[in-house]
Amino acid sequence: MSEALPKRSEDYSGWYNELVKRADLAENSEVRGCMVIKPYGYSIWEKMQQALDKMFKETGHTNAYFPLFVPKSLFEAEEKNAEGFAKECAVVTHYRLKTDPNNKGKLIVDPEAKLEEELIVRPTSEAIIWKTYKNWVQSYRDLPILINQWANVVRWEMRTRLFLRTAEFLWQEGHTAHATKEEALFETTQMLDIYATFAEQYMALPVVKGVKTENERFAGADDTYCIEALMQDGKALQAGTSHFLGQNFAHAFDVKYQSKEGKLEHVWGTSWGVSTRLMGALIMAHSDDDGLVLPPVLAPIQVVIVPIYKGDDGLKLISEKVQQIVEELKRKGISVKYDNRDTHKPGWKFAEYELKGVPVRLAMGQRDLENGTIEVARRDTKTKETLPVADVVPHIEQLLNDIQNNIFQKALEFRNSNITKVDNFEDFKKVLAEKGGFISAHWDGTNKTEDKIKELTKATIRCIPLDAVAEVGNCVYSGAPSSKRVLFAQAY
RNA sequence: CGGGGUGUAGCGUAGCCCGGUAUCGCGCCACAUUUGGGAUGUGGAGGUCGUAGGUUCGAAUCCUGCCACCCCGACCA
Repeated sequence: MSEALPKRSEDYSGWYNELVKRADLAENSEVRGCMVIKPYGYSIWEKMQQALDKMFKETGHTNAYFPLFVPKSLFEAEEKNAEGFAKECAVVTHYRLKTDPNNKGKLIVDPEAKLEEELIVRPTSEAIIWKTYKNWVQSYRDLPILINQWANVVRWEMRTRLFLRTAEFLWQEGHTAHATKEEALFETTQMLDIYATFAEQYMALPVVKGVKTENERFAGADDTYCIEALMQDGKALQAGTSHFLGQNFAHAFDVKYQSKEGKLEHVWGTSWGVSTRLMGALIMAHSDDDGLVLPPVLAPIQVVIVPIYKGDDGLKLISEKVQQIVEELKRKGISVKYDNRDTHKPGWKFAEYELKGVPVRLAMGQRDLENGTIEVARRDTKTKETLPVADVVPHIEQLLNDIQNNIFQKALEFRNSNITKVDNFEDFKKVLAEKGGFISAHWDGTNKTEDKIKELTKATIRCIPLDAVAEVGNCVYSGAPSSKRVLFAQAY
């Protein structure tokens, strides 16, 4: 705990990995590619869940739960979806173990217990859910179905990183079914807007809303909408997706309804999700070389109070004073921790709470008792001031708002200054190599060009921004005509 | 799956070339002194050296097999 973190400027990924572990957010587990989310990390995830869940419910969605396993025959029903995920599926083939006759005390898979049909551990739940929806839908009166589930999924990734890419991860997945294309499209963009609002207002993370190109589209969707964020090292991170599924799953699973006019129609679908990857985005967006910087609205502890004292009597006098402040903060709905442990010194605690990103730290010592003051330190700017005790609670209420706004503004300025317009391929390569960030450039609309650029630069089209303005131009690679700019970046 | 690397205490490591039962730091435990930016001292606990075999009087060290993990590619929310 005494060693400093690696510096972002020297070893960005080392900094990230160490920060996640040292701030007690998560650690690697005994299972390859799977993490243990520790209590402090999980409580941030819970705050995210609560905020999102509320937004989903306010827009008419309800939660349900579907099985972890998907029979292979269902999984393969929507061909593109199956093909897209096939390479990274965990598969259950047996249902029993037995003691190894040749190796005492060890277990082997019982060859007698082979499943008739393999079960896929869900990498996403469209298949099992649409199979279920088939039974739920007969009439237009049964629509829409607006369901979300909070679940874990498994994608057998080659290479994993805590929160950003793990073999098992937690997420929410919304799956909706509608009578008309218009309704489904509205749903798709509505959920995208919710994600963008959540990212900006809760995570203090500015995002670009856009549409994916065909290459980057969700397997089985007609269109994939996304929010894209920029990390401090200049790489982009896909922070959430909302898919317009068209009638693809309705066709695959034969989900039809009878309209008012008595006609049989296939239903229209959407699905949308965000995952524990958001934790990675949150960590990378704001934190510095001293540790985590958390936006106050998602911080499990918003205010920490550290006493500085000599002897038990000294602590008692400070504690009496502090207790009043604690009560007052709690009444205002501010989460506060009074760390009166005698096992660590104040300096140790200061460093510890900075590492953990607690937005506001109060310190009270003998000097303050005499002057009727208290020291207030903010994590985002690392500044300190001494205030009269009487003023501190209203000050903190304001301060938490200020911090939330400040880190958003800081991230926004960083993002905006790292969107570079580029009009030829030499500049494209140069900007990517020297500056990174988003590159706003014209593209001829073909997969071929996109693939070629990826091959040459590792950059992909993150999205076609929804607010892209019409502009006549030429593709940055092929020179073919183009009508608007798209955003390229190297991505996580 | 291709190419490279590493497994020694909770974590990070030295020792390996040249064989003699394991070094140092952090952390942990106890006591004392400390407490306005990661305290100090003294004492202490903790290791089948990844695993299975081989060579040897003797293996962390040499040889062989296996396993795991990490890095670089390919793949990816």
